[in-house]
Amino acid sequence: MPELPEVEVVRRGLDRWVTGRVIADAAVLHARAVRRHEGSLRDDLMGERIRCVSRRGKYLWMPLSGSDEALVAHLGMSGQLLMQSPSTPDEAHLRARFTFTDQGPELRFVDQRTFGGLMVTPLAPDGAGGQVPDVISHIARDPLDPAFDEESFESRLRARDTEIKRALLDQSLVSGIGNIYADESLWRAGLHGRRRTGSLVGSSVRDLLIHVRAVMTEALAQGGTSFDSLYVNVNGESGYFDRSLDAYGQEGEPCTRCGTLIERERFMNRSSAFCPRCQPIS
DNA sequence: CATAGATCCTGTATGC
DNA sequence: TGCATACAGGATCTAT
Repeated sequence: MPELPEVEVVRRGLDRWVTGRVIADAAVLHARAVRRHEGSLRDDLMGERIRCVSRRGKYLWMPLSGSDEALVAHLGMSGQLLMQSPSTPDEAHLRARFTFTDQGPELRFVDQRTFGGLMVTPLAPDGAGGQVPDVISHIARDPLDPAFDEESFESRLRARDTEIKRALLDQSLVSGIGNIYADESLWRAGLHGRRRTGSLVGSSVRDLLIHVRAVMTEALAQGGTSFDSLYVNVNGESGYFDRSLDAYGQEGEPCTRCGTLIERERFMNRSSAFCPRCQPIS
């Protein structure tokens, strides 16, 4: 389940292996792998040089040299971007293949559950001197983005009438947070996911944001160690899972802070794990 | 307009 | 053993 730290690890690996290379061909092997794209992905990519690899939240994109367009990728639940030798047998869930004019390692998009997708889309100004694909202009900046506006986040969050976890998962408010890091951040902040946004004072929101950044930064540090090989992807994992998760997936385990057993409840068609003592509802 | 819920998908785990 | 069901959840679409 790639969230911001995992996607950033993929971005770094991709940047190292595909930046500057020219796409020779692009083959789409599964219709669902291409989303919201007009025309032929192959026609839009052949002969294009990849300028760099960028990221906002969980989205990756590769600006193309010959136009103001970019190849956009989202890994969804199970997506992987792999660098492989052309002679490596196809993966069972290979959805797209990109070869390069230098005949070096090819880029493969593998996705078991097909929640991920690719597209080529125009770039638009991002309001801070950079560019962002127009299809993700509604995605908010993520907490590790230097241009992230803390004051705006705080006021917009408090203006909402909903539950705090729902707000954390809303990518148009703040991006990059998924179920895992939402649960971990809320546990650290001592906030229940069902706590109403309107009831939070400013200092609570700022404290929560500190925990969001900390948990993501720690995960990134864990995951950043394994991408010096050809195998770019991290399989949606950052190594953080091996280390310490205090809430996510810990149902029935004692809270590492107070010893109370972690509970789980259904929420938004998924699970929320929390400590009933450290994270009171009110 | 803002918010809540349904939906897409398939490998793995569990229950009877 | 075999079949059915639950579960994982990011983004988008639909409903209220």
